[in-house]
Amino acid sequence: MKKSILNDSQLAAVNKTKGAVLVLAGAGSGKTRVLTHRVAKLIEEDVSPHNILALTFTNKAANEMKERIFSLVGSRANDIWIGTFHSICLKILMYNIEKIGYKKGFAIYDADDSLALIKKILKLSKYESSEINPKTIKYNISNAKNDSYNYDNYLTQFNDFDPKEYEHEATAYVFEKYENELKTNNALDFDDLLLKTISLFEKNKETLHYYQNKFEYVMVDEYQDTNEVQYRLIKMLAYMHKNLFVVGDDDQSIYGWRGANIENIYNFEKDFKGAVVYKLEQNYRSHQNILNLSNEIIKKNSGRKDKVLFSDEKKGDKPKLIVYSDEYAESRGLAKICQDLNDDGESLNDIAIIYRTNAQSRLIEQALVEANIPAKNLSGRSFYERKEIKDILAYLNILINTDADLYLIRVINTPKRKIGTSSIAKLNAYAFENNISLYESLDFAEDIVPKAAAISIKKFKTMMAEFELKKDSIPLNDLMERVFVKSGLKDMYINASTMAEAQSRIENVEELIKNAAERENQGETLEDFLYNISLITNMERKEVNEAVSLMTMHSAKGLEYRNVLISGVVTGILPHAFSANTQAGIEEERRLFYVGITRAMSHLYMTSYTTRATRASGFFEVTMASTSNFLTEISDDLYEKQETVQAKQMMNNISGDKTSSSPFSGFGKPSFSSGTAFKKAKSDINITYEISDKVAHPKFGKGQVVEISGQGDSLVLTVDFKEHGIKKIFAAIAPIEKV
DNA sequence: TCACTGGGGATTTTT
DNA sequence: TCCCCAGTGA
Repeated sequence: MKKSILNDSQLAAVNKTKGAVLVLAGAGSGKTRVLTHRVAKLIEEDVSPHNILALTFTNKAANEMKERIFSLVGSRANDIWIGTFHSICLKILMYNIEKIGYKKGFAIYDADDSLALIKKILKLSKYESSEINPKTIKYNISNAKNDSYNYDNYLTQFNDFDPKEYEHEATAYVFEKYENELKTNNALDFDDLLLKTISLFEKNKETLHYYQNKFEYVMVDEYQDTNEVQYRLIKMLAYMHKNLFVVGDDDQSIYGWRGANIENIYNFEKDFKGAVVYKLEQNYRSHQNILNLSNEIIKKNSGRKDKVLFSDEKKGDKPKLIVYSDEYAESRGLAKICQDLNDDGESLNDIAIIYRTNAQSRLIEQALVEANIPAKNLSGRSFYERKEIKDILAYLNILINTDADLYLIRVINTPKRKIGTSSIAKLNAYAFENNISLYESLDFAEDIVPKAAAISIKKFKTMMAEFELKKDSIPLNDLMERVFVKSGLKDMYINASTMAEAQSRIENVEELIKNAAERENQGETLEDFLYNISLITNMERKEVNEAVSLMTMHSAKGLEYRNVLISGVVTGILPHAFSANTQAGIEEERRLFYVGITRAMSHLYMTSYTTRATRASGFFEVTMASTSNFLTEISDDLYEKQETVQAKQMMNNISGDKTSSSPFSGFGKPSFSSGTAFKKAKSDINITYEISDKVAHPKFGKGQVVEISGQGDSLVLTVDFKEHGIKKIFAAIAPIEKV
């Protein structure tokens, strides 16, 4: 091992190849470097690549590790099992699923599929009309699974005075049906990939021993993010050889909401006897000014393993906080910063804009488009979640697995074939009674559904049979092209939408087909292809042009950029309001912020705003917003604060004129709500406010503004709500910039 | 029984 | 913006 490229702590960790090792690696301290060099070291010591397993959380991390190991040891890297927990489990299940009572060709239901299934079950249940949100149920079920609960003992986790009793009762009900349905569909959901692997190991010791024996060296990246199930899996796999090497940073634990148990990293030394711990605190990514800020922020968290990052790079700009008047101004501001950085010689590829929630990306993308700055969204709706992709994949999945009813339900009337919901319901009932799959029930359509539908079904079935016949005899891309055209999907996209939309949908499908052709050349069958893409969230597209990267903070983890712009550093978003009611929640949000900040190598910008327009009851509600308390609670010497002219004006200007009754331009409907209020409009330096005299209030309904008076830095509107009489409502005003 | 339309409502983070 | 639902017309 070349000593020069590793520091002493890194080298010590790399050289400790036997036994249990925990590397506590601060952000940017060369965690991936340690992992990859350790693999290289093992291979140098003649460990067979077949005996090495490396587990990561994201595909991105897995790919990066593969590449970096490849560059160290060449093609031997190809034989190492490197992948996400989910993909490694999938690989194991592909060979072994029959041992636990599933058929080969099992389906994998993704998050959307699971939700669809849950909705279907809810609809048929007594909870149908209740206020139960399917997403909540899905979340509950997934959490239960990740905590190793099943539908039988689900309710035992709550005490007698469970405030959410009804919700949990509904969850338990749906949970059971959901699991049964998955089983009869010969399908697994994402959580099952891990759980079924564990039950495979529990029920089949031979298989377990095979893998325990195979994986002499087990490595886990981002150990702080492991949940109960993953922890059990790691323990099982490393049991025989006991060479377990985990890398993590408790300060970057951001998946608590998915069941990640930060205790796993704290308990490592107890769990694995003789464990050795190495700390990496030297940061090679950011300069000291960025680290000072991140250190101060994370220090506010309790119970952490103390680490203080330091850097040899002392020079560098102080992080900047820029406050705008609202989100619109903010997104334009972000575009301008990108432009300025680019003018200063920074490549757009070296700029990342990161945010807390995906929803924030829309405005930003818009602003970038307007400013002519190319951007790529690294999170967002992924390629494989697009409607057109899911449609064609559903057709293909049926060719592999006719038991997976969900796929059939998706495509049987897409495009429209006059097979409506009631016909499908009848088929469903018939299938259920006769204990056959929905697909098999199609053969009996004549007896079950009206004639017109029966004829369509027969046609559909004939078409599918044709595809099936062709499946093994023509190339994959030809098969897909055929399915795309003959099913009518292509025509549907062409006809049902605008030109631009049609083009984009068709391009996406063509891209998928191209990708399939490449994969077939590498020896993948249709089945392999469907499995391999089922866990990928975004297709690697070769980006030719420079572009700014957009992503959530969660997906930013593990990445680094010279210039990082963190948007929406506003209380309510960061920390997110959903997580703000518990200490643990707030601390996780703080870690998230910490992750964001520590992505930056040389320039860090944080942006916030003073008013926020959100939607409530169909109307825009404008509320006051303030810079995240994560920043305001620490010394402001650590960053440079700038307020834009507009934000200042917003704070200083108060007068208002009732000049118009038209809806506020650019904002759709007039707006506001209790305790808050209002919006905007206008141009130029001389700000005049244009305020609608018709407003709508979430509680009081529609009303007429009868009087406006200035008061302090706000307005008071006197509004006549017909049903509730006259009310005085506080309103804050946010001017916008000249467009 | 099916398709289409318009209005209303909703959006944390990921494999 | 996109998704879901109720209502309507064929």
